[in-house]
Amino acid sequence: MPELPEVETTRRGIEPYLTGETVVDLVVRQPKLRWPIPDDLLLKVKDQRIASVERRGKYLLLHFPAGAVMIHLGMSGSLYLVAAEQPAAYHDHVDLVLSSGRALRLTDPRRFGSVLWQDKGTSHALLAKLGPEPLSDSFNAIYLTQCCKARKQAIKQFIMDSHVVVGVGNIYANEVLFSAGIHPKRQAGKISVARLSILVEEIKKVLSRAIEQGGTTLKDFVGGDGKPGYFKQELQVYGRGDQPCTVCETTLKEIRLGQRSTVYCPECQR
DNA sequence: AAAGACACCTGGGAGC
DNA sequence: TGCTCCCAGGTGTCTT
Repeated sequence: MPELPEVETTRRGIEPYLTGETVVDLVVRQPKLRWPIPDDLLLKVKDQRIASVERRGKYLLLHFPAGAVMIHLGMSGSLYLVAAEQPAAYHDHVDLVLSSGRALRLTDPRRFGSVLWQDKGTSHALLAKLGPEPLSDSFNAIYLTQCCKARKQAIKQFIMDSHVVVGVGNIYANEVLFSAGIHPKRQAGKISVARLSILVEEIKKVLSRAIEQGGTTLKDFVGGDGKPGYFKQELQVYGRGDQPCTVCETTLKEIRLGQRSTVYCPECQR
């Protein structure tokens, strides 16, 4: 489920329970995720102290003195903290057991997630080519215009490309294009600077608002049902094909773009 | 170089 | 009930 706001919400939820803790064990029940979990990961983290928990794009980075554990939640992954002795359910693939007696548990039915290692001072191939963070100043109208130049790809697929900007998944791509009044199929290179500027602002606005809401509805990452407190974003278009536009009441259109469900208002988006 | 198809997985819901 | 088919919040890699 995770798009960037969910990943950031997860980061904020787990960070207080991880920072400063020492790893006492790593239990891997299913090593076959998107990429195999490295055989030597236990050796890397055992008895090591977690210095900080950061996020880069949709990757969570648990920083250790010698490097970082990189966790990606894929399509269906989630993380939560449990008592280390709590029995694992079917899709609970990995436990990072902490000196506190708790474990950071990864559950991921579809196994598109990943748990990898990046040595200190190196840049993992999966992180090296990522575009800027959407909420940073380096993601701006000038940058996006430069990227879009002469590109014929549909703008929706373009902003979902993590080499252009990280963190814009299918739901938010739909929502953000609606807010910006841009048709999802419009060629990236044929959009005016003024409209790209609006798009940049909408991306920042929608994502930061979603993160805020995630923060306010944040539940227990400890115990309970283990479900992170995913926010309830009121969606304008995603999942609303054939329903009326919230602005003009025109029937929203649903198409497929790059094998992904795409919903837009034919009246509001040009 | 850029764009599109395909790949990796499981589960849930629709339709028969 | 049970089967088949399609869909799902990601994204790297292969093919044109």
